[in-house]
Amino acid sequence: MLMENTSQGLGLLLHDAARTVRRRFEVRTAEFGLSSAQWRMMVHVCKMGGAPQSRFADMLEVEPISVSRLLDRMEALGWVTRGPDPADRRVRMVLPTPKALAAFDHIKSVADDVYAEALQGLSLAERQTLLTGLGRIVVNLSTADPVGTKDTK
Amino acid sequence: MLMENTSQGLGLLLHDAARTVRRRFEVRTAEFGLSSAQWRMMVHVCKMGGAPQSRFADMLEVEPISVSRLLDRMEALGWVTRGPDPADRRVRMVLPTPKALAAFDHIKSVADDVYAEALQGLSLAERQTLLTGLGRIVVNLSTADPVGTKDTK
DNA sequence: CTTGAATGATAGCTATGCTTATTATATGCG
DNA sequence: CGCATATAATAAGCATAGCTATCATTCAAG
Repeated sequence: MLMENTSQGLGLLLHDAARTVRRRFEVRTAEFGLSSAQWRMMVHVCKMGGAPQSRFADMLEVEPISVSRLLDRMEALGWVTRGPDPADRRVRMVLPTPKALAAFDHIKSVADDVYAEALQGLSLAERQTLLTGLGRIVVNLSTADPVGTKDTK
Repeated sequence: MLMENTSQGLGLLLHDAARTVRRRFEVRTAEFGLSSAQWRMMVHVCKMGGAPQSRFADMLEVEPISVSRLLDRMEALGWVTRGPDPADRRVRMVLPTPKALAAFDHIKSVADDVYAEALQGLSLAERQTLLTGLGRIVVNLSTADPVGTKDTK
């Protein structure tokens, strides 16, 4: 059972770690009916007041269509509203609802709690290395661009 | 743009890091038409010869239905075959195809390549800390079980 | 102004994975 | 044996997210 999982391991470990954190967060915030994807979106919507959906697609680094459908569900659940932009009729401005603003701090504290729990037993230095290492992975694979994922801009 | 992303950060970073690694892997193995989920499955199928689907669900820690549909697609693509188990007619034994066995080493080397690329610029010690830290996160959130996810066994 | 490219949003289809339910088979207890 | 339970696989339906295509609007060039 001790295969050299140092190579199968990185992808698997990232996958598993992301999944367990996501699951725990969703269990702990079940009272709000918020998924972790919705929470990621809500963080940005609350911090930015009103912005077009395309802005959130840029920030979350997901496709516009994913934002569109995520916001469909969040609008149905009363977390955001979408209205017209008087200056550009293509745009639908996204705004947090009072319900979202009221719940924000509480949910954020739960998120902090989950992260603290996830990192239990790791020293300050280890946490630092872990977080910067994860950031490094994203940078390494976002900028290099060896095959596909063209980012020609 | 420098918000205190040390708390929003862990979930976001894990999510982004897992996604960028998955994307890069899929770009690099596009010639095989393998997704990273299919690759995870193929690793286990090739290492275990033949086994019932439920075995893979346990090992990959996903639900049996997810295995069922993943194998549907992999069977259609010619990566695995499913046959009856003479000893238990409920079981469908999963076997790798010659195509899967032939491609395995090549794909594994691509995976190793992607992981090496992802970890560029990190020292040996940092890589070690990163990998064990990820494992620690999984353990912390899998065993504690404060609300929900009952594992009463 | 008019044409054509870029941009914002969305629809359809697919992949993955979860929850809950259903079907078929196996197995244990009385 | 016969029924309750457990197990293997699948189904239905949802959430997330990607690709490609489409529509409307804006903007830039001529």
